[in-house]
Amino acid sequence: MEGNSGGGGGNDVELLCKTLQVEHKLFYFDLKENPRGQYLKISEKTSATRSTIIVPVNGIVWFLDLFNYYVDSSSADNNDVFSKELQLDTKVFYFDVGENKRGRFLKVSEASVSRNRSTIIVPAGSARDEGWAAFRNILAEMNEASRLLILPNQQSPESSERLVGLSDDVGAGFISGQSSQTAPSPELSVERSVGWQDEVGNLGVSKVFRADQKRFFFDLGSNNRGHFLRISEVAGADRSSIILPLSGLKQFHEMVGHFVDITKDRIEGMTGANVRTVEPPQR
DNA sequence: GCGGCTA
Repeated sequence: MEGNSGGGGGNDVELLCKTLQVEHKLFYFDLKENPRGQYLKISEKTSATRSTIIVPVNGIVWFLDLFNYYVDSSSADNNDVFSKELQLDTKVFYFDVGENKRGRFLKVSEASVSRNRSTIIVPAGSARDEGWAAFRNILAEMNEASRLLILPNQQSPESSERLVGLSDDVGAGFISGQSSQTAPSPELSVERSVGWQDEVGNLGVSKVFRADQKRFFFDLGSNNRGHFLRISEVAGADRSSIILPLSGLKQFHEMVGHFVDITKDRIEGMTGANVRTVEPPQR
């Protein structure tokens, strides 16, 4: 009953399909597209059961980050591995690490208002998290494929990319406590193209600073959708930017403040360099 | 030839 009622989609096109075997489980990755856009279907199949989660296209990169986090933190023999939750549109994904006599595993479950919770469980693998790392690698392929195959007219901030709350340490009522109070979720669109010759409605408010080899430009602008802050990273000939609607600026500020705070604690506490990060290690 | 998982 993969509902083909309404706009739900019987005519979904497969853009890229991969399978991954981890121990005796089989994972199917299907990047698909329907009139509503792209999504990634991940199915776990064992001999008797099959369960599936559906990841909106804008969530693939978050899945990638999270799998990197779990691969890195466990290869570093770090025992402080946290549960994470990821909100995308109307769905929430929960990431939890567990362990039993069979070994370590990562449980990813999807909860949405309309459907029952569905869960996949990814074994860490026998040696060196080969299961999680392989899973991560396929996510990277899927992410790249979706980036290359997406049509230009699907990249409007309104439909394609929507933020997205990412929280550490599953806390009581993080999702529900916040959603009742706040206005519509902020949108953060990511602009991957290079160069914007048409400076649409630049308000002339710009600032720049430098960090290592990069320069960061902050430009207020506006277009027919309203005002936004464009933050551009320029390194050599490469530049990329994010477009932040002003409706999300306050939360962006709080988010940055949060990370300033926690990194300040880590550094000034001097109780050992125990900084956790989601970034892959730079070698 | 596993088998984990609250909704």
